[in-house]
Order: sequence, then C-alpha cells, then structure tokens
Amino acid sequence: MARINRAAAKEKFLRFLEQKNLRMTSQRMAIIDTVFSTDQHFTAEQMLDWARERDQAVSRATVYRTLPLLTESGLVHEMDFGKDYKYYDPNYADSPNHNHIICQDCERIVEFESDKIEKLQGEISQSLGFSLKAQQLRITASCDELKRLGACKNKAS
Amino acid sequence: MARINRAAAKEKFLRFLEQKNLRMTSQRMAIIDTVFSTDQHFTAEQMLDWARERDQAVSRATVYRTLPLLTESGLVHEMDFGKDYKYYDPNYADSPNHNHIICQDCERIVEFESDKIEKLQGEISQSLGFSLKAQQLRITASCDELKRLGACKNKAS
DNA sequence: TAATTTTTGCGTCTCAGTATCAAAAGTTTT
DNA sequence: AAAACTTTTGATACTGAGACGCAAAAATTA
Repeated sequence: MARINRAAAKEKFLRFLEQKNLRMTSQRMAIIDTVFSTDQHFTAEQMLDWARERDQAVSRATVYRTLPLLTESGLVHEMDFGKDYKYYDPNYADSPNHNHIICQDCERIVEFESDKIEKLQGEISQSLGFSLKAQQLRITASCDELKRLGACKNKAS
Repeated sequence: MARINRAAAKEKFLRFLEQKNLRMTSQRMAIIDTVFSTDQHFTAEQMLDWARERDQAVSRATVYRTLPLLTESGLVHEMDFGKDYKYYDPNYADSPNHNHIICQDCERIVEFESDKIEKLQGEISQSLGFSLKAQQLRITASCDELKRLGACKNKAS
C-alpha cells in the first residue's frame, strides 16, 4: 500500500522522456514532484494549483500536457467518475487493482482494495473469455455508507 | 430481454408527468416516441437528430430538458463511458442489470448480461456490507474481443 | 375570453480540455 | 561559444456538451 518512492518515480519518468526524445524541464519536475507528494486523487485544475505553490512558473497548458505523459508512462492512472472532468490517481504504479466508491451526495471518492473482489474480477474475466485491457468496478453510494466504510479504514475484504 | 412496450412507456411517463404537475406536449411526445423506438444507447445530440426527423419542432434545449425527466421517471438510464458526453440507455426499464464492454479503439459499446456476473456482483455487495445505490462493471477491451463477443450474440454466461 | 402557469426555442454562458503560435529554453553542430 | 536546430512553454483562442435566462407561445383554469 505504500506509495511509490518519489525518487523512483522521477527516475522512471526520466527514462520515459529519454526514450521518447523529450526533455526534463523545471516545470515538468515541479509537476511530478507535486503528483508524487500526494496520495489523493486529483483533477488537472487541482494539480495546477498545487504545482504553482511549488513553482510559480507552471502554466495550465503545461499541466494539461504533462498529465497525459504521466499517464502514458504508467506512473499515474486517468479515471473518470462520471463527473465532467477527469481524475488522476498517483497510486496506480504500486497497486493497479483499484475499485472506487463514489458518493452520490458529496464529492468524496473512496478507493479500496479487496482480495475477495480481486478474485471475483478474475472469475468474471475468465467467464467472459476476455483478456481485459482494463476493468473498473464503480459503486455509487451515499454518505452514510461511506462513513461506515471509512470507519473500517477504507479496506473491505 | 424484449424492449419495453412503447405504449406502456408512454403511459408510465404520462403518470410521471401528472404526478409532477407537468404537461405532455407534442415535443415531449416526439422525444419519447423516438427514445422507445430504438434499442441502442444514444447521446443527447443523436436524440436531437432523430427526434427532429420525426418532428421538426423539437429543439436542442427541449431534448436536454426531457432526457433528465425520462431518467428521473426510471424509463431510461443515464450512463457515462468515460467520454465527455453522456449516453442514455432505453433498455433500462426491463433489465436494470447492465454491464458494458467499451472498445478502446472504436466507438462501440456492447451491453451484456451474465447470470454469473450478476451472482458475483451480489457477493461483492454483500462482502462490502453495502446497500448499493448503483453499480457499474465496465470492461475496456479491444475490437478483436468485441468481435468475438459479438459472435456469441453479446451474451456471455 | 381573460388570467395564470408551464413549456418552448433562441441565444448566451460555463467549464474542461485542446489547438495555435510566437517566444524562450535546451541541444547539437561547427 | 555562436549558429542552427529542436523542443517546450505560456498566453490566448477555440471547441463541444450541457446549463441558464428570458421573452414568446402554448396549455390550463377561471
């Protein structure tokens, strides 16, 4: 569950850039530093705010350009929760099996893992005869239930 | 699996309108006629085009106003597939347990049901101790797999 | 028919995200 | 280290789905 080591992430991103003949710049550095200093899901606009606190010279355009690079490099996961903006998940590199509970009342999104669910997802895949590209289990809930889940440390299994 | 009877849908919608002190108009009629004459998922813009073929006097605004009414009345299901527009599903009234396979290459979205998956979803709910509001299993696949699934009539169980 | 309420359509607005493009910064060559 | 070349940046314009405001139109009620 530990979040990916920031230095390791940076290095992996550097290799990715090199391989694509792209350059590491101070703006990109500020963005990935910011990305990997949080555990939370975030939106592009949030990332813009946070990255700017770290380095004033980060523009909206660069954030919107860098997030897809991070996604392509596999360090971050792009996800949609039915809102009209994207969320990014910086925990993807360590634990790719994410399920989400989205509160229908508030803005909260809880990420959880469950051995049981993982096993069931495997069975589902098999029963479909699919080599899945991606799979997403999304549960819409109400605040009460979220609180209850929160009480057991967002871990249900 | 049969799609909801158009007359029945219309009647149900009428009751819904009545109960909310809303009026049945020719525009709304044209829209629900169009909605229940297809089996496919559709977007608001598609519905606008189709409804206009039926009745020129249907405006974009009215479509965007009517679809949420249909959703609220339970006749249609609003769903998002990670695109930046919503899809609507007119099959919802009969068979509320829908799972979707979304092609990552083309625009295709295949809906399927599976007893096995239904059972597994039940188990997942239980293992979470949740009284779910909604649940969505979304599988991202490539065209090849979609074709294969198409070959077995979009029915996997 | 007049008074009241709801609905419509047009146009405007919002908001996330993309595209453009000249200026700036980083490489490479000589 | 200057010139030539490539990539990146930031400001701004643009796009496209959907929401909103408002005056005109339609339906309902009196």
